[in-house]
Amino acid sequence: MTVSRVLRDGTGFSAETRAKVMREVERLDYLPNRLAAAFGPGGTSTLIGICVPRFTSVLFATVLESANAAFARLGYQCMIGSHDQLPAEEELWLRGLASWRPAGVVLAGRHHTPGTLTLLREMTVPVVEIWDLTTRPVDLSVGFSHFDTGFEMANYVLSRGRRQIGYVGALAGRETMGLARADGFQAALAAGGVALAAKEVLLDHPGFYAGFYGTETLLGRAPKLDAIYYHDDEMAIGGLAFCQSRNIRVPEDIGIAGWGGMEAASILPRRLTTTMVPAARLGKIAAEALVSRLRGDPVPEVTVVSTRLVPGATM
Amino acid sequence: MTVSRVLRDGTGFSAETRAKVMREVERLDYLPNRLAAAFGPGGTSTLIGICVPRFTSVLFATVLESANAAFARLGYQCMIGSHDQLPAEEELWLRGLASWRPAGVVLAGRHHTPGTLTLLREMTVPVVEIWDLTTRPVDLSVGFSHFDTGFEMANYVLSRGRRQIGYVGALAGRETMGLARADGFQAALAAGGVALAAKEVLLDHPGFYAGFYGTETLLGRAPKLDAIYYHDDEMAIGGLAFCQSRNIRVPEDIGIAGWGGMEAASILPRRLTTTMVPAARLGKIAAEALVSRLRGDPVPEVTVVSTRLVPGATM
DNA sequence: TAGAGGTGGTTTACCGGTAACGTAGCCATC
DNA sequence: GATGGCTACGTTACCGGTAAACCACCTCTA
Repeated sequence: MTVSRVLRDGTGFSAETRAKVMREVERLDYLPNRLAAAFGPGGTSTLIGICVPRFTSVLFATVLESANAAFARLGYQCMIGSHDQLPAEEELWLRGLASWRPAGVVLAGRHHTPGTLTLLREMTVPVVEIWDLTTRPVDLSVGFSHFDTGFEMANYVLSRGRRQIGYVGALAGRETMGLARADGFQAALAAGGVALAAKEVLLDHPGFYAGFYGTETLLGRAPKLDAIYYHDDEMAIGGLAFCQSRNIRVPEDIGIAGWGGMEAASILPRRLTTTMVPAARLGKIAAEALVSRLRGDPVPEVTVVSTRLVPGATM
Repeated sequence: MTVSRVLRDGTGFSAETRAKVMREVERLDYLPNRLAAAFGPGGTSTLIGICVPRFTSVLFATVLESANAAFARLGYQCMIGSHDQLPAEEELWLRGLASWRPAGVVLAGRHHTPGTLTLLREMTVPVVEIWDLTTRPVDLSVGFSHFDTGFEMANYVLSRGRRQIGYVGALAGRETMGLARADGFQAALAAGGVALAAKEVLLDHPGFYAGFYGTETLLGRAPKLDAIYYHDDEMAIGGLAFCQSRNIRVPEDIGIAGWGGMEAASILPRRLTTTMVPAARLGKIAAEALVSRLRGDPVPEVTVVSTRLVPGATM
């Protein structure tokens, strides 16, 4: 018991005892057993579960990396999951996680199955929903409004004098955040008295390919477009590649706007017009919010991280 | 005890008892406690640790995603770590992992600190080293020879008639696998009687930026190059962007070759010459090898996954 | 000098799953 | 009918860390 106290809080023992304990810890090359510590009711776990749609999307990978790093720095370990935009997969993962009695959970997105919500309540641990904002979070929420980023971009597109505007997206599983951006985009157009001229949503993961072929399809159907908004930067770059392959001039013939602010966007011959998303900051803030809550410090229910529209040379 | 047997092996109880147990499991909404199961000596953990350099590299993210999916399908949960090419970080992470008494460990790379090696031995669990091959693995190894992929590319470059050949790489932390590729590349050139004309290695993470500016620096020093081999595809695409910005024709003026086979490489106006790396297959095989070993099935010590040089239009 | 209060450390119980072992009941064999 | 082997199930102990309770000893105060 004294050893336990020395190794944790730091009260109820003399300096001499502490030294004696430390000496033995050193001598025996003592490795703590986190299983035992977390075991039993009142067990103090340092396990955090993080579930995102995919690891292979740069933005999610960045969130994961920064959140994981922040948790590690604060003495927590992360168990991961990917649900590929399928809420049922998320529930399955959460059930597996719950059997490890974690200290907290981070979920990307705000659409969960009833089973997930029940389980989250029963686990009675802090939950941070990241990426998209929620007016009524399960517990904590860190993110921004995807609707608003789309809305803002539509206004920018209109301000550039474009009127024949198309959209190319990708829909894998029950993806909702890309849809929210598209909705926001369309809403702002409508507010400006402009209807979306054409829309192509591929049933696939977003990516370079999808952007390339989505653009081909869209322009096949609506050749007179003078602007295209994309699900994300990868798809926009795919679209740029298509335009280049057909000698369609960007931005003279057609304007292109992406979303996400990936590194590649800024080394293109023409810098891509896009919305910068502070993924690394978001992950860090989410981790720190969760740990603050675990420590009983006050935490705002909702934290907004700001995105920024970056005008490039493609729109 | 009977419940425990019903829920696990499936011997030593009647069908009637099984039904009774299942009924209660259902009624109580029983959630197993994996902490308790893993606790104590002879505890059966389903926890796997996976450590890679970074999550934000597409290839590592792909390995992580496929390995995690395979483990999940086989009933295991993954705890992650990233060491950013710093062996000391890997050791720190492993120490944290070890205190959770995992069932197995997956490490990217084969260079570890003495402390890491000692700890791996003491943990007495299966270890899979992935990505780079090892002649003498700690336990299991799944990967390919980075040296060989560089070697193969150099021969291809020579076969295209190039003789003024440069290399652009990036070196973050104690990265070794990119170095191995560069070594293999240089060795094949030497075997062909050609010396590497110029080399630029940035002390940074590989990426589009690094490729762009690395190319600028390299061509500033050695303007007469007729070919450049890159650390990876992202850097090669950065290099392509630089060439385009200076009206350097590819492949007429200069040939460009990357490594990794990222999706973007195949939608470029000219398809990038590169080495395809089966990252998803590698992750899946690594996970299955680890689980096979845990189940006591025979597993080859070393599994080679084959890469493939894909001639594109840039070299 | 009795009692209160504080400091430093020990003892005990507990968490939930499982290995090891015990045992009851049945059947086959000698 | 004694013995041994088998199946189906129950009992006990144990893992390592920690909360709670407890105790020994010291100091201070009324």
